[in-house]
Amino acid sequence: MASIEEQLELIERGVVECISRDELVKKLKKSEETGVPLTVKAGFDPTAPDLHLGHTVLLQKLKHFQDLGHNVQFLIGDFTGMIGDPTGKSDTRKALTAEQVAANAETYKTQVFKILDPIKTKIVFNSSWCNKLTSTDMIKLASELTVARMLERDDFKKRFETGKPIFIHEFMYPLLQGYDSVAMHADVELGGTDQLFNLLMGRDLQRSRGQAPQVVITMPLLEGLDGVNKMSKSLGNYIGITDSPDNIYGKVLSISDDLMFRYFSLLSDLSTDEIEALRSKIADGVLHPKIVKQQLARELTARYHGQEAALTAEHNFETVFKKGGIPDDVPEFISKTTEPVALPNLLADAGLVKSTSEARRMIKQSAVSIDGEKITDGNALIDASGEILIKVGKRRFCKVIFSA
RNA sequence: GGAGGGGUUCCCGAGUGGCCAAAGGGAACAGACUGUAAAUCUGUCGGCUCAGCCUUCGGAGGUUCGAAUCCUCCCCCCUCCA
Repeated sequence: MASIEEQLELIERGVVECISRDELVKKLKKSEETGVPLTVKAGFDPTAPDLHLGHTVLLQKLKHFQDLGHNVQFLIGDFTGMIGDPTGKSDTRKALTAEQVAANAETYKTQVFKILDPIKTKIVFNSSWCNKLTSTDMIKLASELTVARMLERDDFKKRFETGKPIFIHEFMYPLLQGYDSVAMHADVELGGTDQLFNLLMGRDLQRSRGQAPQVVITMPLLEGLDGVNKMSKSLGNYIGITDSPDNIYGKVLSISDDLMFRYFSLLSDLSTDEIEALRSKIADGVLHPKIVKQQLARELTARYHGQEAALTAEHNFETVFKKGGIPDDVPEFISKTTEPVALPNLLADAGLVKSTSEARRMIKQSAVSIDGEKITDGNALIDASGEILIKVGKRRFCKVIFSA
């Protein structure tokens, strides 16, 4: 087993805050003495089982704990999911059926185990203890925190000050998340920096119930592709770990240079020193930023799809965008018409655009080409014979096959 | 319970009888420039059988030649007082 110092070094890598370090050291020592691994908790929303790179920042940290021999509990908040973590954006979420939760859990497993060790990971659901709470228990729980304390939470504070609604049940979310820690006897809980309040709630409740408070570790939030907002599915600024190699590669290459270094430090395996070396070489003009970004794109693509797929993705990328060629795998659309088709309709039918109106706009903006030839006539008729390659914009391709 | 304010196109937000498919900003998309970077410039941004037509401004009716704008009822939200 690794020494306390070695463990600390790995655990603290990349974290924003550790509350508190002393307690962590104590827990690690105790674990070493007793041979009982620490229970490490991290909670996930049951409604969005599509993991993206933002999640992996946290998952990598869980993996670190796993590698050190600790006991990682992957908590699926199927009960708290009914409340929805209050952000002011979303209202109460619909309750998921047991089947949906089970299905989402399965999806999680296949994705999470791309990073975590399946054998060392225990998946738990908070409905298994939350459902047992009686109304009396709930009131008891609610009595342990004050409204003033709740309003310390940034999100609540802001809404309260600006007169935005705060629903009573929203207070239940942090309360129950904290209660999860009590039920799980968590030694450590991991979360994004935006989770700080909820994570601390666990400490409060554990203390008031005579348990040693959990150590809270916050991880930085990964910015999405826009470089501003945090990566999230709903904002569409994410790189999913199940995205195709071409997509991962392409998305990484499209991020800004500033963001690239952020991704390097949060996602890549390179050490801080190595990253700094890259940064200074770019600053000195020795290295072109694109070369470095390609390295990042390869690393991240390879992590989820393997080295070979990463190289193919790179090849496709160069073909399509640098040489203006076409990718290897162009989607096909089979049309059975025999009559000549109006181009806008063809584009819409082939799914290249959402509507014929949009198609007309694209054509007008000279964004559409057939077999490499720009079409600017919105009323163009296409002969229904043979096959043609249609390109819309830079990255939308479709091979239309007329098979009448 | 009382008083006041509000619900507009993906988001924010202007618009109080025709010039409104609806200002402005954001997002997005396209074109130029590039390293599919950033920044910048230009354009588009409800739908269709697209120089014309159809459907949109919380919902349902009504007034009017004509309504997002006026009236009635309903639904929802916010604030203050109690």
